[in-house]
Amino acid sequence: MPELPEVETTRRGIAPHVEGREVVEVVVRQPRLRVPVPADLVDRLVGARLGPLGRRAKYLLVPVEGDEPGTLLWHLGMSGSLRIARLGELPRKHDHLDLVLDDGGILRYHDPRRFGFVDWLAGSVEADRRLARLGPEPLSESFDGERLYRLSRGRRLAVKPFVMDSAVVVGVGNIYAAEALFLAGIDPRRSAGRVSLARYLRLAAAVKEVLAAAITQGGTTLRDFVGGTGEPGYFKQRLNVYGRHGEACRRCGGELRLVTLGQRASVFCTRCQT
DNA sequence: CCGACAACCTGTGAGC
DNA sequence: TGCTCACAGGTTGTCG
Repeated sequence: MPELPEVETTRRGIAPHVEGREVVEVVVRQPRLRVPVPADLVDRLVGARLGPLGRRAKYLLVPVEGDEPGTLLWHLGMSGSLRIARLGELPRKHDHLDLVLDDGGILRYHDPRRFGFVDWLAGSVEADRRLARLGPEPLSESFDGERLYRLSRGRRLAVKPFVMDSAVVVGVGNIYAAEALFLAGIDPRRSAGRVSLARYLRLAAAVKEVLAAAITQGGTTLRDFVGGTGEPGYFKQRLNVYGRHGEACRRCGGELRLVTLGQRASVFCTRCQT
């Protein structure tokens, strides 16, 4: 599910219910996530207060204040979601973790495929090896077409997996990579090293445009994604290519084609994307 | 260094 | 209706 817009939607949705609250109870129903839930997580959280929520790439950052401060590094994987439940609301299947808060709200983690995880960071967040190698945020000024051009020289990799590489730019997953390439008019199969600077300038602008628009729409709900307040995202209606193979291109009417690039399904228009 | 690929896990939808 | 198979929003590790 979650690419950057979905994680950001989640952050914004749960923040008002979480920030400044004290954790009064932690319920771990399934500790076996992608990374096992830390054995001491319950002890660390109960009685602690939560700080202002952050996000880096597709990671949600939850500061934990108190005697031994730290940060929860939370990743939603492919199928994870976080929402605010009310006290007494029964957990459903795959509701793996609850943080019960002092106002009766529950931060509840749901993740059928269990590709997501929660980990405890004691020291500086940026020192974590998972975050240390990440490229710039796509909506920041340090991400632009010139960076894409510079990093792509000599790369034979297809441009779509190239732009999905988190060392190049973070937060661009399979949906938004496909959408940005469509907006930029670039064939996703083209070698990254053979895309011109002019095209990369268009691609960077398209990445920023599509991510910003998706955040405005509350993300993309394909199956069961919900933001922090339990509502789905509405960007699916705006998708031009993702999941539409065999259907007509909204721009030229041609049939959208499906190929596999970097083990990921990739849909594009052979007429509009060259 | 680069790129291809498998692995992690469960649910769903297509096809038979 | 029921079975089997391929595939799904991400990331990491291994191998050549």
